[in-house]
Amino acid sequence: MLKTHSCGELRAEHVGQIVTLAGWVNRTRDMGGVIFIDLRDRNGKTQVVINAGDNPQDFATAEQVSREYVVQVTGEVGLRPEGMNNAELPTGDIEVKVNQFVVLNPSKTPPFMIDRDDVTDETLRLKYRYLDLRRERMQRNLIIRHKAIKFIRDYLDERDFLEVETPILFKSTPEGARDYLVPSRVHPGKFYALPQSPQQLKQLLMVAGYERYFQIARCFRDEDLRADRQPEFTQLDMEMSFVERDDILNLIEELMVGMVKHTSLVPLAHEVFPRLTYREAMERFGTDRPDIRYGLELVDVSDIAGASAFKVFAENVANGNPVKAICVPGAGDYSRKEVGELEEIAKANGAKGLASMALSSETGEMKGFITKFFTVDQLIALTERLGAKPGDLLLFASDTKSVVYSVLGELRNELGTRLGLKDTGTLAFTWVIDFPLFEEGLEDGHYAPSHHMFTSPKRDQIPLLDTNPGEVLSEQYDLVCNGFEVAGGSIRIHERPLQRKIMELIGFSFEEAKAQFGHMLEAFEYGAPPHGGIAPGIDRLVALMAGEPNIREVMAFPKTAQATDLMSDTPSEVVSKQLKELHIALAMPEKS
RNA sequence: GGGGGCGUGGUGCAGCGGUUAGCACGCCGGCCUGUCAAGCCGGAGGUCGCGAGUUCGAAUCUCGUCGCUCCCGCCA
Repeated sequence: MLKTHSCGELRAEHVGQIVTLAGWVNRTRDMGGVIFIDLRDRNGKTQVVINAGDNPQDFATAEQVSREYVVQVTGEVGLRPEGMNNAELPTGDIEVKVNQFVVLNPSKTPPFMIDRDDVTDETLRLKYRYLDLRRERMQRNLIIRHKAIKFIRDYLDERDFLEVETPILFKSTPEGARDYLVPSRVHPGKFYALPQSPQQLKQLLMVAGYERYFQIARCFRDEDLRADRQPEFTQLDMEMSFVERDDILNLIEELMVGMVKHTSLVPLAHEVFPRLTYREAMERFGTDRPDIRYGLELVDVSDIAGASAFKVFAENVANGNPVKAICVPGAGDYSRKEVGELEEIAKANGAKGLASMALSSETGEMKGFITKFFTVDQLIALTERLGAKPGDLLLFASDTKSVVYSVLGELRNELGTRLGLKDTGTLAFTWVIDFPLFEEGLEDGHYAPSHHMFTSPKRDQIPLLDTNPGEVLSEQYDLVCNGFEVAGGSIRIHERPLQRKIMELIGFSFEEAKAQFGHMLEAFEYGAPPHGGIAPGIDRLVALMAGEPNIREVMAFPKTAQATDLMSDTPSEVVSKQLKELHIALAMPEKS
């Protein structure tokens, strides 16, 4: 080794020892006759001192180095003089008095400063990612990521889970997201697909009798990016046999609590995760991924509003639709412009308009043009139902259920941000259970699975498949944290007849099913155990635990929003020989 | 595919029809033996992303284009 200690570990107890350190020059402070260098490696920073009088030769060398030079120093660990300690550094009580100074490798001046977190231009950070990764923030994030994954592996290993690798080259299925395809050289015109997740394979491992499987699995989806979506990402993919829903939920909940306590910079809001049904989540929060860090909940006022003289409300309620409202504390003095902005959000989510009432902060009197359609008793009932106080703003949505949910859900989200109600210092997990088996409405005259076609209906709901399939609830569950979906899973169908019935309902012909899932269906005929699983998204969880707004910050080499890598210029063209070997001809889009 | 934001010395920003295009940090040179975002003195460094247009005059206005980013669509 070229070093005896790391740059983060020397303390007062090491005083007197001769040590060798190696690392990067973080900063130099040349005082004329004495030079201080902060030497940095992954573990921290240590101050080294070189004195012109004691060591003229090395002093001359040290005068020449600058930021990011790689150097090796040997010397005695000494206590810093009285009053010269640096309380900011763990190594701040000591320094290394150099008597040998070696430049292992010089460095160009980097395009940005490593020890300051001031670069905002993503182009630069990603082009010089290897320099960006030297910075404390990125090192901290990747360490959190490592710790989280290590915790997961240990936790599941202790519980008799087996980590099994599954193929990256596998079969394309037109379901779900767009696949990344890999052409086959050996089989002209045929393609592999990179897995969107190891979904099928983990179920086959259950058929194979492994009972408890997990994998830190890379997944690929060729869809447009978001702050929480990259084309390749990592899931904790896991599956268990002979379990019911709550077995999975309890296991994962304990895992999450342990992992957050062990690794997270941001603490848990609560150690018992609330379990909301899908219906409850929609009715209270207007979304299936509720952020429960703050209130502003949706309140049903259909009975009061429906009895009012306001035609829009009354007619809508008469048609069996709801009127719901949220009470926005302290927003009663919002300007016409601010309320107008909220109305724009409502319209963007399908509303025809946005009705509101403001409670005067002095008198508590109700203002707003719709108030005149309400009796005094109705207004009192409204304020009581909504818990409204003087100075509050009431926002109403009246439309179909799904429009009401999305309008108020989005307004709640926006106002939560505007009013600063989203506590960034806490992680608020919640389960969402009892999802509908099928998506609302028919697609080409058939039902569409809301999760995937192997998701089991709730046992007691199976008879409903014959009479009212749209109402059937499933064994699907999601884990949500601070409004982000961080895991999704289900108990699967393991019996052939039930699987066939679901396929019929979603309009899958026997032939289609056989071509796409023949191996699955056949496997299920050889004694498939009852099983289920879940797949937490590692990138999102680590980003939340690191307090980062974007999953790029917890990935070593992420891609841009255009799915490119600026460091290596990927994707790039290939030579025609490669295309020829793969039997591929290009059909480029026309430039207009 | 659509919409919003951003693009000015190496970095972060200011300037938003007429300025010698400004500030901080960094960089280069000098001074300095206890600094730790060292300090002091001096200096270099800019085709204002690119292209076209409007104008007597464009970093500034318009259009196009490229890059980064956020959102909708898409995506479990």
